[in-house]
Amino acid sequence: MAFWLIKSEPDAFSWDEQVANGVEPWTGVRNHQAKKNLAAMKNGDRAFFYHSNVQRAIVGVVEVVREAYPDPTAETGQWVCVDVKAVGPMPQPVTLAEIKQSAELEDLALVRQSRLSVCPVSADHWDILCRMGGWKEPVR
DNA sequence: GCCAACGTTGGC
DNA sequence: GCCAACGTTGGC
Repeated sequence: MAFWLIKSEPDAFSWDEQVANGVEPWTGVRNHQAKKNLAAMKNGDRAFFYHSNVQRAIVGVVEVVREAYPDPTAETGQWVCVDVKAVGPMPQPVTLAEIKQSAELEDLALVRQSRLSVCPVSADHWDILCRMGGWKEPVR
């Protein structure tokens, strides 16, 4: 199982909406590197749900429930999306400021490449971030 | 609101 | 194919 981090501006699509909807197609990615990451996702993979811009924190965990398929919001069909399901909220949201303070997390893709909206997270980093957020369920 | 990073576009 | 101009994202 692989781990990821997906970003959303809460003004556009928030964690609350994700929870309310349950399963949600993750559409609108228009960046080739992010697309590559989406295409690599497998059913059962988990991802942090990150609020960019106004909050800048990991606020929840989602699970991939449908692997990459053509993004219906892209006319040309050259982009892909996946479906993700809300698993649960971070008991304590992990802020970008905290992440940046941790030497262990300095090479996290989120930090290194701030503009990438779908980033991979290593299993080690996943564990560290879960611990920081008080996530109780061991996923591996 | 500003600025840095980075992707895209278009002239040559 | 190079590179300057410009637009967008996202942190501060």
